Amino acid sequence: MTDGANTWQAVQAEVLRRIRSGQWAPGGAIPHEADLAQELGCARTTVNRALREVAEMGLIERRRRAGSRVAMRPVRRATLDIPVLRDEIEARGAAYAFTLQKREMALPPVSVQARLALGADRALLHVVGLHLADGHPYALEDRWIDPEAVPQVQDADFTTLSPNEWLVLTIPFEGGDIAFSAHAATQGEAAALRCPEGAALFVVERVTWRGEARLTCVRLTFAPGHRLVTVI
Amino acid sequence: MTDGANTWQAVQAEVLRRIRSGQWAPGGAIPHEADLAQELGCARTTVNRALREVAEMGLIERRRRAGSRVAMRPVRRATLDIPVLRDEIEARGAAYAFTLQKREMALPPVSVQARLALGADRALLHVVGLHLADGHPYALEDRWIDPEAVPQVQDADFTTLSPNEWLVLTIPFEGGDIAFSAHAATQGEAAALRCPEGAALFVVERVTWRGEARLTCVRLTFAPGHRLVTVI
DNA sequence: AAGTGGTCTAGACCACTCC
DNA sequence: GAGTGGTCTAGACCACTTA
Repeated sequence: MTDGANTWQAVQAEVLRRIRSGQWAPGGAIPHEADLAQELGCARTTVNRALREVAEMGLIERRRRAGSRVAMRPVRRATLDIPVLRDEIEARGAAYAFTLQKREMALPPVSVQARLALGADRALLHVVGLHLADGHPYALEDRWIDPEAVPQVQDADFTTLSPNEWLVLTIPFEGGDIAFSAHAATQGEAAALRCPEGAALFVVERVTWRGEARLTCVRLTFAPGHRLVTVI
Repeated sequence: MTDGANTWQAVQAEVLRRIRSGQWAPGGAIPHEADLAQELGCARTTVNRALREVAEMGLIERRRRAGSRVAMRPVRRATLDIPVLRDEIEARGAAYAFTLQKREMALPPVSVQARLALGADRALLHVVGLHLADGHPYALEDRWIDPEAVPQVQDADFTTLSPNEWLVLTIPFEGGDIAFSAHAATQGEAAALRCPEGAALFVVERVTWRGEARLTCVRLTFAPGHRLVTVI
């Protein structure tokens, strides 16, 4: 039994079935790759391919010499797609626009200094602008860019191309971290997003770095009602 | 040149370097696997392994017969770990506790009916409880469970083990979707979380299904200041 | 119809860990 | 030191898609 087609998907499905059914209990060891390969009638490479993804899902833990075990505390792992705001808005069938509100060199506040790990005396480029969907405020972008780390930014004109979009095109695919939170609208945010002061707003904060260098940090404050959705 | 060690990581690093440097421009085609393998001095399998992950990152698009191209609009893809609340709280070094506030069969509101795709006349199990960290309110859990889809729930006693935790142990690793948003505290939420009415709260809503059957939906409302963080 | 990526195999060696 | 997962190889066939 159990020898479904010898594809790695079939092996993976069988592995998931055994975990779900409790046949392989949380915290328990599972057979070695070689044994599984023989049992399921496929090459060890195929078993390896199947188990690798299960491990990436967080369902099993693998260690050399020690073998693989079902995770004691399985973690749900969701993948979030974070598109450029223009794409996100146009995907909803709305017309996109961006209005620049500020573009100046300035000393960042302490919170930004900390997030970028910079000294207190470094002036950064501060850009603030509003993303609009069909003319309605969609998100407020408040960004700090280190011109030493991103020298091209001196020539960037953000009046039509938002920094959000410009950066994706200019410095693609660097590392970073993201934080999601809720935040009561300040007076300025309320004015920009045309919502009551104190309204509950969804906030995305991101720091982008290349190697050790922090390039930019941004705070996106979305208009009320925004939802970030994904499928597990 | 370029022939770093013939590991898939080296191949992938080289591929990423070429994308970043613009040598392979967005929207442009990249060499075929076989050509790359020859150029970099490794087996095609190794190139395939490297490119597969780059495709999963969303940086390139691969199609049979058509070859691979650098994505025109690279999407940032973040993976979020969504632990059980007990683990999340204990990982912060705080003492975890759960208090059950409600457990009753009831007709769900329209919004829940819609999310679970159920008729208006189906009574569901409604469970409300508070997760505490060192005695302070951490998150309010408001959950609806379909007893027909999860019959074991009839025997579950949620006074000490939260439904959050019970469900992970009982029906592990099913599919679902998640939504994140911000929400102004209602009177009841404010009382439970000990915050001002109208405070900006971070909300996670989740629907869990198995195959076609919707099992449960939950709304987790976090105390003010909560942040969900991840690394890209 | 043909070319590309997707996958499987059998064998091999290596890196890491635990005993 | 020995056993496990991690990876590479060379070759092969298949599935899909586009020309």
